[in-house]
Amino acid sequence: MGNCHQCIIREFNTLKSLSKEELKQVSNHKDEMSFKKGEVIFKEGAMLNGVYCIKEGKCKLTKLSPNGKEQIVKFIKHGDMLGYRSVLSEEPVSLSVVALEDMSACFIPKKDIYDAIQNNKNFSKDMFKVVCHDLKDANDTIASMAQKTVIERLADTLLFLDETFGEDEDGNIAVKLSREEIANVIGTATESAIRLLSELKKDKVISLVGKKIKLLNKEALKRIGIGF
Amino acid sequence: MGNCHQCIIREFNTLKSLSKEELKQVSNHKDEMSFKKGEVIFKEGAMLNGVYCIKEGKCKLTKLSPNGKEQIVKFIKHGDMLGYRSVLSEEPVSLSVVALEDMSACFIPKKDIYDAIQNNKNFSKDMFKVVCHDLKDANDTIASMAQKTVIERLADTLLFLDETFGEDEDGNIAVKLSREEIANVIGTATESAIRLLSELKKDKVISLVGKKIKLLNKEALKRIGIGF
DNA sequence: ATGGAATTATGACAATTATCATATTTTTAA
DNA sequence: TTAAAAATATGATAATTGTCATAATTCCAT
Repeated sequence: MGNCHQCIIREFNTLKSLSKEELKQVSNHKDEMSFKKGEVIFKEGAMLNGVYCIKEGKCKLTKLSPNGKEQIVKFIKHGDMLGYRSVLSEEPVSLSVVALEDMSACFIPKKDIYDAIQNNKNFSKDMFKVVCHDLKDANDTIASMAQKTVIERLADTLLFLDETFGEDEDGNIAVKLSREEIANVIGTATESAIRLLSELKKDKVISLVGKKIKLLNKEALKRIGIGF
Repeated sequence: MGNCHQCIIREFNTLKSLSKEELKQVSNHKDEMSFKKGEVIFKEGAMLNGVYCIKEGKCKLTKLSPNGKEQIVKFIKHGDMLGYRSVLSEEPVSLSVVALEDMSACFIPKKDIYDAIQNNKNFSKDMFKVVCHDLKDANDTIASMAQKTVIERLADTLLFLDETFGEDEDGNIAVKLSREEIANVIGTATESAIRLLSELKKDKVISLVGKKIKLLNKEALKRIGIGF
């Protein structure tokens, strides 16, 4: 079984503020697991007994609306933690999580998290920062949903995905999403997302080859995102 | 100067988990202040040196979009704390706050908050719960903004306002908002909000007298909110 | 490799929502 | 009290976005 202290993602992670001793505890208790692309990691309403520390792979956090449509609220990638809101608030999870690619993760029992929060001032501070940062992001998203048009949100989303996941060797955004998933991020109909992506392609702002999207003119996307 | 231990709003507040000793500290350091209706309590980008504990009055938390429109992200009322996201994350505030009525509040220096988080396990837990709850609410709002129509969001918002602020002796929602402010909650044009409110009035689902809104048929509003 | 399923693409049209214009009512300040 | 300003109301119209239909393409399991 792997050792947290040597874990490749350790320095990107909230766990970085844990002491050697604390990491040893976590190492002993953690459970390594993997998920296949498309697999449901957990569902809205489930109770969690710990958090997932993502070593590899990406996943989407979604909320199902009463009418059956899914809204993608957030993406999680290697180095991120998953499930901490539920664990910290001792409530059921409010979002479902689905793997976008094959994933590997460590499951850390909540007791280790609670202990670390109590005993390690810096870890506690970092956890507050993580949740607060999520909250700020969520507030920004609300304003964007409320006030921007679909093409503006699409432009913002493309820039966000490029920034968040980086680019592959050919310069394509390094995450593969269906048009439907893109639509579910920006909150629009799948056909609308497809149509607007086609227009951006026609205007040579992006290139589209299957699910591969390359940003050809980021400045133009930024302008579109703020409404010009 | 007032005493936190006797404060009328204490039992509704996150501060309820503080010990007598801790409350004494807070009492000694806190600063009582009041704000007039319409007054700006703080602005997006400001640094805060503490949190506000609201004793009386209501305020709106807004985000200004690049195109100059304001989005109301949250309401705060007596018993709530204000500014904790900024203080906990040690970042500038990301929302502006404006008093909706005359307000009174206590300003608590951030050092007292940090001390209490470090020394009082229950207070720390409660603070995590407060932020996590805000995050859950914000995620729900994102999904609602993305997937519901304007009339659905209006119905939801009316029920939310009624639930959150209660009703006056005549059964009106106990907060006075302009049509523009209601539009800025649901994320639509002022004229659209006015028009849809008028229709709800015509259908006898609500009554409108100036800024006084009374919910005549909450069941109907609930149905509208879920799309029927 | 290939047939069937899923996804992507696009047109036509409908519904929703925003914008502009203008009238009416309410609020505010001198 | 009253005139001016602000807020509310409503119609006409335009712009945006969603829905349905259908075609083309891509993906995937056998």
